Amino acid sequence: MSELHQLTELQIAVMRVLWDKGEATVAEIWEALRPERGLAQTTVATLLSRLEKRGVVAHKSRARQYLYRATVTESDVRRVMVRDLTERLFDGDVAALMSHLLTGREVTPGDLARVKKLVEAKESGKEVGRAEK
Amino acid sequence: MSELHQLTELQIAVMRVLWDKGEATVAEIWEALRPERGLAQTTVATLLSRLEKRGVVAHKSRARQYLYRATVTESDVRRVMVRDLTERLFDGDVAALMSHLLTGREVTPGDLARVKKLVEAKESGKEVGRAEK
DNA sequence: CAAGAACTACTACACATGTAATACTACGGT
DNA sequence: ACCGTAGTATTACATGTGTAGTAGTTCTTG
Repeated sequence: MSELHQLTELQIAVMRVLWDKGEATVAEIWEALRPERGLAQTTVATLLSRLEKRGVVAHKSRARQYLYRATVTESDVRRVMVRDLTERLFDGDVAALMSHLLTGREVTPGDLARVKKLVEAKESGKEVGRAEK
Repeated sequence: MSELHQLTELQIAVMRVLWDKGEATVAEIWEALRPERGLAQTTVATLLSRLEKRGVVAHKSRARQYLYRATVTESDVRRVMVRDLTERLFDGDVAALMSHLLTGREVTPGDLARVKKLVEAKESGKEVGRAEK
């Protein structure tokens, strides 16, 4: 569980479509990405082909189309990539990363309330929080 | 502040040496990286040369040696890369990232206490926390 | 039927990164 | 002076990623 879960920005964007839809064709992914990127459809196709070669996605044929699905979960990708970033930039110290986040400017009072609740839940050993995909 | 702050694992490792020492020669960086990697010195030199071309580091000559220093701060690199990761994998939602961190297994009671304190300090508008580099 | 659209397969280019050898020069030690 | 070491400059290769055109085939529409 290493190379399969380290993805670039564009790769994540593609996986996002697959995670959200469950499965999709090249055209559907292309359509979904189009508003924010003007990629050629063949660019998307190539990317998927390579991701499949790597084992990150898989396809089944439906008529003339390939129906792609993710073989790695969003949850696992998140886990690995956050862990890697923490390792590289925070010496593996999760608390340091959180401290960093809390000293940033994008944290709202609502965010703080949410985090506080999660901390308390974690402290008490209760299982509270967002469902993991 | 975009391309200058997006660094790969090896690049970060090199920058780590510069951030910690303030400035260093190729040989010093090579020496520092050697225990965990068996890179050729020329590999390190090339990497630095490229990073300099990009503007991430700069050098001054001292005798026959180049003395390199970072032109980007660890703090800014952290900021940008954490932001990018949050953007890509958590739809920009910092609280979601923190939630993710809190539901991981590597969070210790000490970590939780620390975070809780930080949250409270942030809520009260007080400036508490780790000094930023 | 013919033309166009849809779709995959194949190919190619540019760039970045990791890796490292070679060439060249300067310095230090014998 | 000579040789070995140190350090930079240059060069090169492999791999991965982003990007996209072309070729070939199949299906749809007029």
